[in-house]
Amino acid sequence: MSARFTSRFVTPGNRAKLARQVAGRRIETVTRRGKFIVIGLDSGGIAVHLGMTGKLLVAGVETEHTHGVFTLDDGVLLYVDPRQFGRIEWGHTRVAKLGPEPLEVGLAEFSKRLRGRKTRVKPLLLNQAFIAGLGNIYVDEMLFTAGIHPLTHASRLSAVRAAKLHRAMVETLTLAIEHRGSSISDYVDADGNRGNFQMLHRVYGREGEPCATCGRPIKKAVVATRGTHYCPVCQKR
DNA sequence: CTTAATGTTCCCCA
DNA sequence: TTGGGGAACATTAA
Repeated sequence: MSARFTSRFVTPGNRAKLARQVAGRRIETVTRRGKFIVIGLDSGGIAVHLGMTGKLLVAGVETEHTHGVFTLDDGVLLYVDPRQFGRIEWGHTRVAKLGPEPLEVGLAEFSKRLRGRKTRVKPLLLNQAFIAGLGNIYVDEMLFTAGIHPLTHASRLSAVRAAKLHRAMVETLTLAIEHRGSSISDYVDADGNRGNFQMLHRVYGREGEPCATCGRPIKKAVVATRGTHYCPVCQKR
């Protein structure tokens, strides 16, 4: 890969360096780990995090929110990110610090990782070093499925409830992937198609609507600076 | 005009 | 050392 950058925002302070580092290198692998797109080069590699509104587009048309341009042998790869919460960084340092993949970690390992964690279950699930890749929508949905209140202390979950949470995590993500993700405002897949899972959300974005299980209104609160949706009747502390 | 948004990091405090 | 809370980042849409 030969690369050129017109980026005004990549990782703060290192974009000239990054352009130098990728110049002339060949892309050998493209994989995913947690929320990162991991690109392996013939020497070294880069990690891309799309934040909330980021996109990587092959041969797209440059828009006002194009913050990075990789010149490839046969086209361009654009990094577009209106809110600029995303990052492109040299190396896989942050990727190495991620917790296990939610669809790979077994119940035994999951339960073991929960043990001794004093924080509340919602922020713990959002912690990428605990489990990689879980975001706000899916954490709210899986806690509802498991019947666990978002403010429950992780260390106080019984073995049975930990197993429920593990099962809910796998079920929620598997179903969401089947429905190609949740398109609430910005999300589209690599082909530009919106997902449908938002239609199956049972708590996220449904404040005041009746709970699918008990009919009482879904509540919304702020937990760890994130909007948190839950059923106060079905989800127990 | 104000608020909140699919995310993460940093700082201050207990 | 761990964790909670809030601010910050930048833009858009309701």
